[in-house]
Amino acid sequence: MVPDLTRKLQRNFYTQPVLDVAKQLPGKIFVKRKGDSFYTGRIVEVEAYDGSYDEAAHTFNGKTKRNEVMFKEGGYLYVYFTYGVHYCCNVVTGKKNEGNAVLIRAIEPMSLLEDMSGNRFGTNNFSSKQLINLTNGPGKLCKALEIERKHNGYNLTGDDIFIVDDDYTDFGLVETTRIGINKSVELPWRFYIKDSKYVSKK
DNA sequence: ATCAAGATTACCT
DNA sequence: GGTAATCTTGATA
Repeated sequence: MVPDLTRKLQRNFYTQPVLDVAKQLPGKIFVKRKGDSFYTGRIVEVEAYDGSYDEAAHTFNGKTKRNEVMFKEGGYLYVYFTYGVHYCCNVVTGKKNEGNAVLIRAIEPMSLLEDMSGNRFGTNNFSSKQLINLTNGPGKLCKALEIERKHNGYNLTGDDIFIVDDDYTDFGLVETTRIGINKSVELPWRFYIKDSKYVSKK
């Protein structure tokens, strides 16, 4: 599958307030170039993080070397390493110095599935059970799409990692609390496609 | 210099 | 349901 490059999301999409971006991302297609082809997958689950009053955000206590990308204007990729094992990828949103981002928690794989399987399981063949398990979590999708430290700060209006629209909007969007955090747990800032099999946790 | 915690996952019972 | 894995970062001294 070749993504429609004419529908790549531009700067003015990402510079919107973080919750506006978070609610619009589900249904859009996340793309990472691999040589002459593309890993693609539909975004099915995200979480918003807002450094101004959200204690769970990495930017809540101000700028550090680790989180500086999150203080850029919207439209850059913030990648961090966690638990000594996994990478997680976020879309920076809003204005410069706001420190806001949306964590991409799960996608529905659409192309280069064999390569994703190779990255995840060490073999290009995968069972139907493994298909569901390919990219249904923030660490898993980074592994599947080869997103790592060097991608921190990537410009999402460039040619290597970006998001395209394809007018997929016919679904229910669930709004609920976030997963895997201990602070600001009450904020209903997790959004996912109701009937998707590829959501990390219902 | 030391240390605790972490926006997770895989594997165990 | 419980927990080990594994290492970077940021805070404190």
